[in-house]
Amino acid sequence: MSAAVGLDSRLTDDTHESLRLWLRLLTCSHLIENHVRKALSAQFKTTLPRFDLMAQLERAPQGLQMGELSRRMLVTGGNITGIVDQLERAGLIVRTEDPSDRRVYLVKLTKEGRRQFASMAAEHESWIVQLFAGIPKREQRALNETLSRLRAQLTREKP
Amino acid sequence: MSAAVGLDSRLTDDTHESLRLWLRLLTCSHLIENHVRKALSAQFKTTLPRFDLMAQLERAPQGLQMGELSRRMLVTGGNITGIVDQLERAGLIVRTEDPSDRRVYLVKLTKEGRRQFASMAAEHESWIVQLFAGIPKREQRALNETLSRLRAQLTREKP
DNA sequence: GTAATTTAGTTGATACTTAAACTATTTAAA
DNA sequence: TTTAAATAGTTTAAGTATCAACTAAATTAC
Repeated sequence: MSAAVGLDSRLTDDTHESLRLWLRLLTCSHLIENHVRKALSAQFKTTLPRFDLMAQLERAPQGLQMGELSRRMLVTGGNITGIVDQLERAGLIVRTEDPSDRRVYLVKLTKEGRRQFASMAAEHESWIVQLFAGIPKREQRALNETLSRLRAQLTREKP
Repeated sequence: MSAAVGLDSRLTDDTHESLRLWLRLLTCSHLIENHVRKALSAQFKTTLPRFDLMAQLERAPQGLQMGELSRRMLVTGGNITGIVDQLERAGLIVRTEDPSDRRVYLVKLTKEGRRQFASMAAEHESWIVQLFAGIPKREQRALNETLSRLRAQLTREKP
Protein backbone atom coordinates (compact mmCIF):
# COMPACT_ATOMS: atom_id res chain seq x y z
CA MET A 1 0.00 0.00 0.00
CA SER A 2 1.68 3.21 -1.14
CA ALA A 3 -0.19 6.28 0.06
CA ALA A 4 0.24 6.55 3.80
CA VAL A 5 -2.76 8.09 5.40
CA GLY A 6 -3.17 10.39 8.33
CA LEU A 7 -5.40 10.41 11.31
CA ASP A 8 -7.91 13.19 10.95
CA SER A 9 -6.90 16.29 9.04
CA ARG A 10 -5.66 16.55 5.45
CA LEU A 11 -7.65 13.58 4.34
CA THR A 12 -8.06 13.43 0.61
CA ASP A 13 -10.89 12.04 -1.44
CA ASP A 14 -9.17 8.80 -2.26
CA THR A 15 -8.78 7.92 1.38
CA HIS A 16 -10.91 5.01 2.31
CA GLU A 17 -14.29 5.99 3.68
CA SER A 18 -13.99 3.59 6.61
CA LEU A 19 -10.75 5.02 7.88
CA ARG A 20 -12.12 8.55 7.76
CA LEU A 21 -15.26 7.37 9.53
CA TRP A 22 -13.26 5.67 12.27
CA LEU A 23 -11.22 8.79 12.94
CA ARG A 24 -14.32 10.96 13.19
CA LEU A 25 -16.00 8.46 15.48
CA LEU A 26 -12.96 8.45 17.72
CA THR A 27 -12.66 12.23 17.72
CA CYS A 28 -16.31 12.75 18.63
CA SER A 29 -16.09 10.16 21.39
CA HIS A 30 -13.04 11.81 22.88
CA LEU A 31 -14.55 15.28 22.71
CA ILE A 32 -17.72 14.20 24.48
CA GLU A 33 -15.83 12.04 26.95
CA ASN A 34 -13.54 14.94 27.83
CA HIS A 35 -16.50 17.24 28.33
CA VAL A 36 -18.37 14.81 30.55
CA ARG A 37 -15.25 13.94 32.53
CA LYS A 38 -14.58 17.59 33.31
CA ALA A 39 -18.20 18.20 34.27
CA LEU A 40 -18.35 15.14 36.53
CA SER A 41 -15.16 16.25 38.21
CA ALA A 42 -16.23 19.86 38.65
CA GLN A 43 -19.79 19.28 39.81
CA PHE A 44 -19.60 15.95 41.58
CA LYS A 45 -15.93 15.32 42.34
CA THR A 46 -16.13 11.95 40.66
CA THR A 47 -14.81 10.26 37.51
CA LEU A 48 -16.32 8.81 34.37
CA PRO A 49 -15.46 5.16 35.11
CA ARG A 50 -17.05 5.44 38.55
CA PHE A 51 -20.14 7.03 37.10
CA ASP A 52 -20.35 4.37 34.40
CA LEU A 53 -20.05 1.56 36.91
CA MET A 54 -22.80 3.05 39.06
CA ALA A 55 -24.95 3.45 35.94
CA GLN A 56 -24.58 -0.26 35.23
CA LEU A 57 -25.66 -1.13 38.76
CA GLU A 58 -28.58 1.29 38.68
CA ARG A 59 -29.97 -0.65 35.74
CA ALA A 60 -29.46 -3.99 37.49
CA PRO A 61 -31.07 -3.73 40.94
CA GLN A 62 -30.49 -7.44 41.56
CA GLY A 63 -26.75 -6.74 41.47
CA LEU A 64 -24.01 -7.71 39.05
CA GLN A 65 -20.98 -9.97 39.27
CA MET A 66 -17.53 -8.48 38.74
CA GLY A 67 -17.18 -10.35 35.46
CA GLU A 68 -20.51 -9.11 34.23
CA LEU A 69 -19.46 -5.53 34.97
CA SER A 70 -16.25 -6.18 33.06
CA ARG A 71 -18.11 -7.45 30.00
CA ARG A 72 -20.67 -4.65 30.02
CA MET A 73 -18.14 -1.88 30.47
CA LEU A 74 -15.75 -3.36 27.91
CA VAL A 75 -12.79 -3.20 30.26
CA THR A 76 -10.66 -5.90 31.85
CA GLY A 77 -11.41 -7.56 35.17
CA GLY A 78 -8.52 -6.07 37.07
CA ASN A 79 -9.83 -2.67 36.23
CA ILE A 80 -13.21 -3.46 37.73
CA THR A 81 -11.58 -4.64 40.94
CA GLY A 82 -9.94 -1.22 41.37
CA ILE A 83 -13.03 0.85 40.67
CA VAL A 84 -15.24 -1.33 42.85
CA ASP A 85 -12.69 -1.06 45.67
CA GLN A 86 -12.91 2.72 45.59
CA LEU A 87 -16.67 2.97 45.33
CA GLU A 88 -17.01 0.46 48.13
CA ARG A 89 -14.61 2.43 50.32
CA ALA A 90 -16.76 5.49 49.62
CA GLY A 91 -19.84 3.61 50.77
CA LEU A 92 -21.63 3.90 47.42
CA ILE A 93 -21.69 0.19 46.56
CA VAL A 94 -21.27 -3.14 48.34
CA ARG A 95 -19.87 -6.55 47.46
CA THR A 96 -22.40 -9.17 48.52
CA GLU A 97 -21.35 -12.80 48.87
CA ASP A 98 -23.21 -15.44 46.92
CA PRO A 99 -23.77 -18.50 49.13
CA SER A 100 -24.27 -20.76 46.12
CA ASP A 101 -20.88 -19.91 44.56
CA ARG A 102 -18.17 -18.70 46.85
CA ARG A 103 -16.01 -17.38 44.02
CA VAL A 104 -18.58 -14.76 43.16
CA TYR A 105 -19.49 -11.31 44.43
CA LEU A 106 -22.77 -9.65 43.66
CA VAL A 107 -22.13 -5.93 43.52
CA LYS A 108 -24.98 -3.56 44.37
CA LEU A 109 -25.58 0.13 44.92
CA THR A 110 -26.15 1.19 48.51
CA LYS A 111 -28.98 3.53 49.39
CA GLU A 112 -26.52 6.42 49.45
CA GLY A 113 -25.11 5.23 46.12
CA ARG A 114 -28.56 5.27 44.54
CA ARG A 115 -29.21 8.72 45.96
CA GLN A 116 -25.96 10.17 44.62
CA PHE A 117 -26.34 8.46 41.28
CA ALA A 118 -29.83 9.84 40.79
CA SER A 119 -28.68 13.42 41.08
CA MET A 120 -25.69 12.84 38.81
CA ALA A 121 -27.70 10.99 36.18
CA ALA A 122 -30.15 13.83 35.74
CA GLU A 123 -27.33 16.31 35.16
CA HIS A 124 -25.47 13.89 32.93
CA GLU A 125 -28.43 13.41 30.66
CA SER A 126 -28.88 17.14 30.24
CA TRP A 127 -25.21 17.56 29.29
CA ILE A 128 -25.56 14.91 26.62
CA VAL A 129 -28.76 16.38 25.24
CA GLN A 130 -26.98 19.74 25.06
CA LEU A 131 -23.97 18.33 23.25
CA PHE A 132 -26.13 16.70 20.58
CA ALA A 133 -28.52 19.63 20.39
CA GLY A 134 -27.38 20.71 16.92
CA ILE A 135 -28.12 17.35 15.32
CA PRO A 136 -31.77 16.91 14.29
CA LYS A 137 -33.68 14.09 15.98
CA ARG A 138 -34.23 12.41 12.63
CA GLU A 139 -30.50 12.26 12.03
CA GLN A 140 -29.83 11.10 15.55
CA ARG A 141 -32.21 8.22 14.98
CA ALA A 142 -30.47 7.30 11.72
CA LEU A 143 -27.05 7.47 13.36
CA ASN A 144 -28.34 5.37 16.21
CA GLU A 145 -29.67 2.76 13.86
CA THR A 146 -26.43 2.43 11.94
CA LEU A 147 -24.32 2.32 15.09
CA SER A 148 -26.58 -0.35 16.49
CA ARG A 149 -25.89 -2.54 13.47
CA LEU A 150 -22.18 -1.75 13.65
CA ARG A 151 -22.11 -2.77 17.27
CA ALA A 152 -23.91 -6.03 16.56
CA GLN A 153 -21.37 -6.78 13.89
CA LEU A 154 -18.39 -5.92 16.03
CA THR A 155 -19.52 -8.21 18.83
CA ARG A 156 -20.44 -11.11 16.58
CA GLU A 157 -18.21 -14.17 16.11
CA LYS A 158 -15.29 -13.06 18.25
CA PRO A 159 -12.38 -15.32 19.43
CA MET B 1 -11.73 -9.53 27.87
CA SER B 2 -14.54 -11.21 26.06
CA ALA B 3 -17.21 -10.38 23.54
CA ALA B 4 -19.41 -8.00 25.34
CA VAL B 5 -22.94 -7.01 25.89
CA GLY B 6 -21.90 -3.39 25.78
CA LEU B 7 -22.75 -0.20 27.52
CA ASP B 8 -26.16 0.26 26.06
CA SER B 9 -28.01 -2.92 26.80
CA ARG B 10 -31.32 -2.85 28.64
CA LEU B 11 -32.21 0.68 27.64
CA THR B 12 -35.89 1.22 27.47
CA ASP B 13 -37.84 3.15 24.87
CA ASP B 14 -38.36 6.18 27.01
CA THR B 15 -34.66 6.88 27.23
CA HIS B 16 -33.77 10.02 25.43
CA GLU B 17 -32.50 9.59 21.90
CA SER B 18 -29.29 11.55 22.55
CA LEU B 19 -28.34 9.51 25.56
CA ARG B 20 -28.87 6.27 23.69
CA LEU B 21 -26.86 7.64 20.80
CA TRP B 22 -24.00 8.63 23.07
CA LEU B 23 -23.82 5.18 24.63
CA ARG B 24 -23.77 3.49 21.22
CA LEU B 25 -21.08 5.84 20.00
CA LEU B 26 -18.99 5.08 23.04
CA THR B 27 -19.53 1.34 22.77
CA CYS B 28 -18.53 1.24 19.11
CA SER B 29 -15.45 3.34 19.80
CA HIS B 30 -14.36 1.08 22.62
CA LEU B 31 -14.94 -2.08 20.60
CA ILE B 32 -12.88 -0.83 17.68
CA GLU B 33 -10.23 0.66 19.95
CA ASN B 34 -9.87 -2.63 21.80
CA HIS B 35 -9.56 -4.53 18.57
CA VAL B 36 -6.92 -2.19 17.14
CA ARG B 37 -4.99 -2.09 20.40
CA LYS B 38 -4.76 -5.87 20.53
CA ALA B 39 -3.72 -6.08 16.90
CA LEU B 40 -1.05 -3.40 17.28
CA SER B 41 0.29 -5.18 20.31
CA ALA B 42 0.26 -8.63 18.73
CA GLN B 43 1.65 -7.73 15.32
CA PHE B 44 3.89 -4.76 16.06
CA LYS B 45 4.56 -4.79 19.81
CA THR B 46 3.38 -1.21 20.06
CA THR B 47 0.46 0.71 21.51
CA LEU B 48 -2.38 2.83 20.18
CA PRO B 49 -1.16 6.17 21.60
CA ARG B 50 2.27 5.64 20.08
CA PHE B 51 0.77 4.72 16.75
CA ASP B 52 -1.51 7.77 16.88
CA LEU B 53 1.36 10.09 17.66
CA MET B 54 3.42 8.71 14.79
CA ALA B 55 0.41 9.10 12.50
CA GLN B 56 0.19 12.77 13.40
CA LEU B 57 3.86 13.25 12.57
CA GLU B 58 3.62 11.30 9.32
CA ARG B 59 1.11 13.87 8.12
CA ALA B 60 3.27 16.79 9.19
CA PRO B 61 6.71 16.25 7.68
CA GLN B 62 7.78 19.73 8.80
CA GLY B 63 7.37 18.53 12.40
CA LEU B 64 4.93 19.42 15.17
CA GLN B 65 5.30 21.18 18.49
CA MET B 66 4.40 19.35 21.69
CA GLY B 67 1.40 21.60 22.19
CA GLU B 68 0.16 21.00 18.68
CA LEU B 69 0.37 17.24 19.23
CA SER B 70 -1.58 17.71 22.44
CA ARG B 71 -4.35 19.63 20.67
CA ARG B 72 -4.59 17.23 17.75
CA MET B 73 -4.63 14.11 19.89
CA LEU B 74 -7.10 15.61 22.37
CA VAL B 75 -4.93 14.73 25.35
CA THR B 76 -3.08 16.86 27.88
CA GLY B 77 0.47 18.13 27.48
CA GLY B 78 2.01 16.02 30.21
CA ASN B 79 0.79 12.95 28.44
CA ILE B 80 2.50 13.96 25.21
CA THR B 81 5.79 14.45 27.06
CA GLY B 82 5.66 10.83 28.21
CA ILE B 83 4.83 9.29 24.85
CA VAL B 84 7.39 11.43 23.03
CA ASP B 85 10.02 10.40 25.60
CA GLN B 86 9.42 6.75 24.84
CA LEU B 87 9.31 7.04 21.08
CA GLU B 88 12.46 9.14 21.17
CA ARG B 89 14.21 6.58 23.35
CA ALA B 90 13.21 3.97 20.76
CA GLY B 91 14.77 6.07 17.99
CA LEU B 92 11.51 6.52 16.08
CA ILE B 93 11.16 10.29 16.53
CA VAL B 94 13.38 13.24 17.49
CA ARG B 95 12.91 16.52 19.34
CA THR B 96 14.43 19.29 17.20
CA GLU B 97 15.17 22.68 18.72
CA ASP B 98 13.63 25.76 17.15
CA PRO B 99 16.24 28.55 17.00
CA SER B 100 13.55 31.23 16.73
CA ASP B 101 11.77 30.23 19.95
CA ARG B 102 13.80 28.41 22.52
CA ARG B 103 10.76 27.21 24.48
CA VAL B 104 9.68 25.05 21.57
CA TYR B 105 10.53 21.61 20.27
CA LEU B 106 9.71 20.49 16.78
CA VAL B 107 9.02 16.77 16.89
CA LYS B 108 9.69 14.72 13.76
CA LEU B 109 9.76 11.10 12.64
CA THR B 110 13.19 9.63 12.05
CA LYS B 111 13.87 7.62 8.92
CA GLU B 112 13.39 4.43 10.94
CA GLY B 113 10.19 5.90 12.39
CA ARG B 114 8.81 6.55 8.92
CA ARG B 115 9.75 3.08 7.83
CA GLN B 116 8.06 1.40 10.78
CA PHE B 117 4.99 3.60 10.55
CA ALA B 118 4.49 2.82 6.87
CA SER B 119 4.21 -0.89 7.49
CA MET B 120 1.89 -0.41 10.45
CA ALA B 121 -0.37 2.06 8.66
CA ALA B 122 -1.07 -0.31 5.80
CA GLU B 123 -2.12 -3.06 8.19
CA HIS B 124 -4.11 -0.63 10.30
CA GLU B 125 -6.12 0.57 7.37
CA SER B 126 -7.04 -2.95 6.38
CA TRP B 127 -8.22 -3.75 9.92
CA ILE B 128 -10.50 -0.74 9.89
CA VAL B 129 -11.92 -1.53 6.47
CA GLN B 130 -12.64 -5.04 7.73
CA LEU B 131 -14.38 -3.84 10.86
CA PHE B 132 -16.71 -1.56 8.90
CA ALA B 133 -17.19 -4.06 6.09
CA GLY B 134 -20.82 -4.77 6.92
CA ILE B 135 -21.94 -1.14 6.71
CA PRO B 136 -22.76 -0.05 3.16
CA LYS B 137 -20.62 2.75 1.69
CA ARG B 138 -23.69 4.95 1.36
CA GLU B 139 -24.40 4.67 5.07
CA GLN B 140 -20.78 5.18 5.97
CA ARG B 141 -20.83 8.43 4.03
CA ALA B 142 -23.99 9.58 5.82
CA LEU B 143 -22.56 8.68 9.21
CA ASN B 144 -19.38 10.48 8.30
CA GLU B 145 -21.26 13.59 7.30
CA THR B 146 -23.24 13.74 10.52
CA LEU B 147 -20.21 13.08 12.69
CA SER B 148 -18.33 15.80 10.86
CA ARG B 149 -21.02 18.30 11.79
CA LEU B 150 -21.12 16.99 15.35
CA ARG B 151 -17.38 17.40 15.64
CA ALA B 152 -17.52 20.97 14.33
CA GLN B 153 -20.17 21.76 16.87
CA LEU B 154 -18.31 20.19 19.76
CA THR B 155 -15.14 22.11 19.01
CA ARG B 156 -16.84 25.47 18.40
CA GLU B 157 -16.68 28.32 20.92
CA LYS B 158 -14.53 26.55 23.47
CA PRO B 159 -11.94 28.09 25.88
C1' DG C 1 14.06 48.78 29.99
C1' DT C 2 12.12 46.49 33.74
C1' DA C 3 8.15 44.09 35.68
C1' DA C 4 4.05 41.47 34.91
C1' DT C 5 1.83 38.31 32.10
C1' DT C 6 1.45 34.75 28.89
C1' DT C 7 3.04 30.65 26.55
C1' DA C 8 5.72 26.02 25.96
C1' DG C 9 7.03 22.25 28.02
C1' DT C 10 8.08 19.19 32.14
C1' DT C 11 7.31 17.09 36.62
C1' DG C 12 4.81 14.80 40.42
C1' DA C 13 0.74 12.85 42.45
C1' DT C 14 -3.14 10.14 41.57
C1' DA C 15 -6.22 7.45 38.84
C1' DC C 16 -7.41 4.39 34.92
C1' DT C 17 -6.14 0.55 31.90
C1' DT C 18 -4.16 -3.70 30.08
C1' DA C 19 -1.90 -8.19 30.19
C1' DA C 20 -0.20 -11.81 32.60
C1' DA C 21 0.46 -14.35 36.69
C1' DC C 22 -1.70 -15.65 40.72
C1' DT C 23 -5.38 -17.74 44.46
C1' DA C 24 -9.57 -19.86 45.37
C1' DT C 25 -13.51 -22.34 44.00
C1' DT C 26 -16.34 -25.07 41.02
C1' DT C 27 -17.04 -28.45 37.37
C1' DA C 28 -15.71 -32.32 34.53
C1' DA C 29 -13.05 -36.47 33.75
C1' DA C 30 -10.48 -40.55 34.92
C1' DT D 1 -12.83 -39.98 44.34
C1' DT D 2 -8.96 -38.02 43.05
C1' DT D 3 -7.25 -35.30 39.48
C1' DA D 4 -7.54 -32.09 35.73
C1' DA D 5 -9.61 -28.23 33.68
C1' DA D 6 -12.32 -24.22 33.72
C1' DT D 7 -14.14 -20.07 35.99
C1' DA D 8 -14.25 -15.76 39.26
C1' DG D 9 -11.74 -12.52 41.11
C1' DT D 10 -7.27 -10.21 42.63
C1' DT D 11 -2.59 -8.65 42.19
C1' DT D 12 1.42 -6.77 39.86
C1' DA D 13 4.07 -4.15 36.49
C1' DA D 14 4.09 -1.03 32.90
C1' DG D 15 1.79 2.26 30.00
C1' DT D 16 -1.61 5.99 29.58
C1' DA D 17 -4.23 9.85 31.36
C1' DT D 18 -5.58 13.99 34.20
C1' DC D 19 -4.59 18.07 36.92
C1' DA D 20 -1.89 21.25 39.32
C1' DA D 21 2.47 23.12 40.25
C1' DC D 22 6.69 24.14 38.33
C1' DT D 23 10.80 26.17 35.07
C1' DA D 24 12.12 28.72 31.23
C1' DA D 25 11.41 31.77 27.54
C1' DA D 26 8.82 35.24 24.98
C1' DT D 27 5.34 39.15 25.06
C1' DT D 28 3.05 42.91 26.84
C1' DA D 29 2.53 46.94 29.75
C1' DC D 30 4.20 50.48 32.00
